[in-house]
Amino acid sequence: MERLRIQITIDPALYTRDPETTDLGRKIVSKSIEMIDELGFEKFTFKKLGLAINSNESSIYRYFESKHALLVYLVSWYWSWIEYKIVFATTNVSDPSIKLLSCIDLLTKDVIEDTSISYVNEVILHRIIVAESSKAYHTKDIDKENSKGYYKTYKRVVQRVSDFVTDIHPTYEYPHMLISTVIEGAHHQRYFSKHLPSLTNVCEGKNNITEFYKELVLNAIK
Amino acid sequence: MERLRIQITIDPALYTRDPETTDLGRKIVSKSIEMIDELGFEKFTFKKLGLAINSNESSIYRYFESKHALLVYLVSWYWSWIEYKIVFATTNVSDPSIKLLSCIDLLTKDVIEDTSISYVNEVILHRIIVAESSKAYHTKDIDKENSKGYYKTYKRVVQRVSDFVTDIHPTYEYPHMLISTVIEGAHHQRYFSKHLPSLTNVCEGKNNITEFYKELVLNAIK
DNA sequence: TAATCATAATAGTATTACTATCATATCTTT
DNA sequence: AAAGATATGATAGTAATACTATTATGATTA
Repeated sequence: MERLRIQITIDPALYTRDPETTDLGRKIVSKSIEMIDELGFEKFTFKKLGLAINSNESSIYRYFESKHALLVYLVSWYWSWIEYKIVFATTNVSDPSIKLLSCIDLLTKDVIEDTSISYVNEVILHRIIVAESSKAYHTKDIDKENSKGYYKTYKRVVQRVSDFVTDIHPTYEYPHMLISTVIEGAHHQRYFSKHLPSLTNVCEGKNNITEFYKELVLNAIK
Repeated sequence: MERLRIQITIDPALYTRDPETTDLGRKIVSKSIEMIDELGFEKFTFKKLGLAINSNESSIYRYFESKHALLVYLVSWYWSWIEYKIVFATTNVSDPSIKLLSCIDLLTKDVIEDTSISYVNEVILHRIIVAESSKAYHTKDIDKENSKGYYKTYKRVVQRVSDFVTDIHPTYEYPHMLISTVIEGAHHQRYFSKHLPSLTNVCEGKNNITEFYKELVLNAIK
């Protein structure tokens, strides 16, 4: 798709040392994505990661204070990337309905191509988001972490898309609920379609999830 | 509400020894609900639970093979309870729209009263479902566990409610998606309203979540 | 009365999620 | 070129976790 060099900027609150600036840092991010996908978040450890990149557990702790912090970083990276795509897809488009439908596309479609040239594989990262991201904010420390800005990017994405809903239907009462329902719903449906298919209605080869949520949103606000 | 003695039956696959049949077993279930709510699932351990009920870690392992197994048990218990309430609310009702709306009510409303006389506090259990239940099925072992029937009750609830959708609109393509979106969505909205309110549109004292999902479903299938 | 059963007590293991210390290699500044 | 700062690596150590195994004890049942 885009051939521009994407610059994803991550809030310093989300790391101890910026992993983007060093070779080791980039390896940590890159390999952790692979390993969380393979092992699942619970069985993933910094020790295993250190082994896999020929580095040391203690060195990884200099970048992220815990594996939870690393997960939050990855989730935030994902939302920054989505935000970039949303901005890219909606600038210079005047019709808010088209803008909204583009966003739903970006928020619900499967990621099947690693588009950026960076050390982050977005296809795998998307699988992590689907399978593990809810663990990032289902913590007892949510309020403390939220006040530190850990979930800012996610909230900003919801805000942006909700704004298009409001553009279309200024008096609609639940724009944020609608969009966060679509986002979380799409992740669940993607997960269910693979593991608990009786909770979905996904057909082989069809973009059912995207179709379903587009229809749902249009009916909700028309 | 109902004054009947509810008999919630749990599939033997979900425990090692049936906790309902002994004093210790019931204490394990009852106290674990309190403790998971207080500590969060991650910080909850069988050792702490043993201490709290004046029993022994090893004794708890005779009932549940792991704390994950216990969580799956609690989630299943919740869905059996919801299923009971759904059956209760929809028998002898002929209008499928009324049946569906009753179900959405049960699936999305906050639980504020401990109705049963049993050792399970449904108010607290509901909070656990909202905050922790997604951890039950976001595991690398999901497929193995699913084939053992761990998620049967949840799937059955979705099936039941989807059937009412189909009764109303026989050609609607996504009944299961719609219902699982409502269920998971309601839990998310409930959680967000407390911890990430900018992702929702919840007003003080109003049943916004239920209203939102009722409207959403009716618009989707009308 | 013997057998069995549930529970408790204790010990032990591998792993986890860190923290702390120190050595070393490299890069920067003067 | 020397001195200082910085990044990384290696090693050790700790408290807690998530169990398993063994044995003892007291209660129930045959």
